[in-house]
Amino acid sequence: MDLEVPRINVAIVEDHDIFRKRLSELLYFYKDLKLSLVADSAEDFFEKLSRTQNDEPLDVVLMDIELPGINGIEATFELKRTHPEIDIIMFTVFEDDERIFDSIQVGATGYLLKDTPIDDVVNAIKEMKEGGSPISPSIARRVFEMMRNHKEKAETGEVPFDLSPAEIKILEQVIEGKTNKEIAEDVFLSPWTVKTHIKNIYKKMHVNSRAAAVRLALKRNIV
Amino acid sequence: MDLEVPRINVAIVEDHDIFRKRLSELLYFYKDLKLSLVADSAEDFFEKLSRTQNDEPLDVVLMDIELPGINGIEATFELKRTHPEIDIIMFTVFEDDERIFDSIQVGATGYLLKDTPIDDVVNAIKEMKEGGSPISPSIARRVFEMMRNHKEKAETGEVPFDLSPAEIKILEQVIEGKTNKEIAEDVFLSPWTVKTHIKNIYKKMHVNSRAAAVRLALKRNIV
DNA sequence: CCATAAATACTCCGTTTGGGTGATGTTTTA
DNA sequence: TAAAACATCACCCAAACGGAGTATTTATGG
Repeated sequence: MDLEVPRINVAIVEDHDIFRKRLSELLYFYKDLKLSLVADSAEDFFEKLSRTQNDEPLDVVLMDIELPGINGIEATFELKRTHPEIDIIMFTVFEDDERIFDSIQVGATGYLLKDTPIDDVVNAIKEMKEGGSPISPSIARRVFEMMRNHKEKAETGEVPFDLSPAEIKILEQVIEGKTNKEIAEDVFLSPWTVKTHIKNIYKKMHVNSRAAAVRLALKRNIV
Repeated sequence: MDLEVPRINVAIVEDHDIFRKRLSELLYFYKDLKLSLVADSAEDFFEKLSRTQNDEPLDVVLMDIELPGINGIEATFELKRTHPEIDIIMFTVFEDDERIFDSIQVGATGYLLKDTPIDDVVNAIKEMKEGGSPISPSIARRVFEMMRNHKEKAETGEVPFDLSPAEIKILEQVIEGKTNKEIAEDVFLSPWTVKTHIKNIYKKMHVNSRAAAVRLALKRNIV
């Protein structure tokens, strides 16, 4: 046993079976890492986390964004709330501004694209433990732009998901269980407009159903 | 001005236009009542309540159960949370056990059927102010039966809405935004069964859409 | 002044939902 | 033991929803 170099405890949350398997296999080659938790969904992750919390604590989580049920951004929010000491790297194919922005907002401290070479992934994990914030170059570019453009928003963080006032008003009614038609009548708009708004709301919140939107909105006090 | 007999401040929450109008007109004939708030929905009620809270405080609310958006039971829950001193009479056509039970659970202290003669309604309001619990006779009968049959449940109030374990499991997945098919795959049941469960859940919760179910479930910690 | 965002309205299309109805077997419990 | 819940599966139908477009108007700000 090598006592002077403690291994870094790593978790993978990834729903794609083959990808998860290959990534796990690869990480096993790196002797200063210990892959101590592998999950295929956020629920699975939290379940396993609660069962293994007596063991050595987790250091870093590689979190996929697109997950069934609870997505990676939500899961990150939840994990940071309950275990702020664990570092989270979003590990994903997405490089759109909203997902990056949201990830940072909810507390991820790294953002790697999935095509990152495995050596770089491992280095990122080590940097993370040293207090760094490993980010893929193309992502870093976007982050800098966001810091320039959305500085106020990033600082205040007042309006989650950047919903416009009209969208918020409509979202509130969605939360109340109303149909598009009912909402339309209430706000004196055509049902199609309401639909358009809702579609835009979904885009911003990264959900695709009313139920998911309601849950997210209630979880992050948008009401 | 008659100082020795202060008038009782009454509110009506009722979405049916004509019914609300007629009821308002009738109550105006009773000089010891003051109809100080009339609303056609829960949202309208809370909005008006917050604007008039400087005036004389409300004493009694006549609350319809079937309301657009937030239903009367939910509204009662909310009102009792924020204004526990206000007495609420459920004023409705429903006399099914679940609604009665739910109404009592959320804090209503009266339950009148809508065909109650106006004189009796007014008496009920006065009794309410005296600390009574005016209940229509046919409702009272049911309440007694419930006290006999559901005593434990009524006392512990552990499981809101009396959802069965299977139903709770499915509801949790609805909250996560999954479709019936996805839920079916997860719990190894046919989509038809999932649908049946969800329909039963709706019946018990008195909602008719996923969004409404999610909102209610999150509001009353079923998760 | 022009780019951009927001709000508005509409179409097409396939999927999902929700309501109604019905059936069968098991478990609980009154 | 008989009635009541629970769980399971199935089908029909209409309404609602969600995704992907297109397009006009109006602010707003750089």
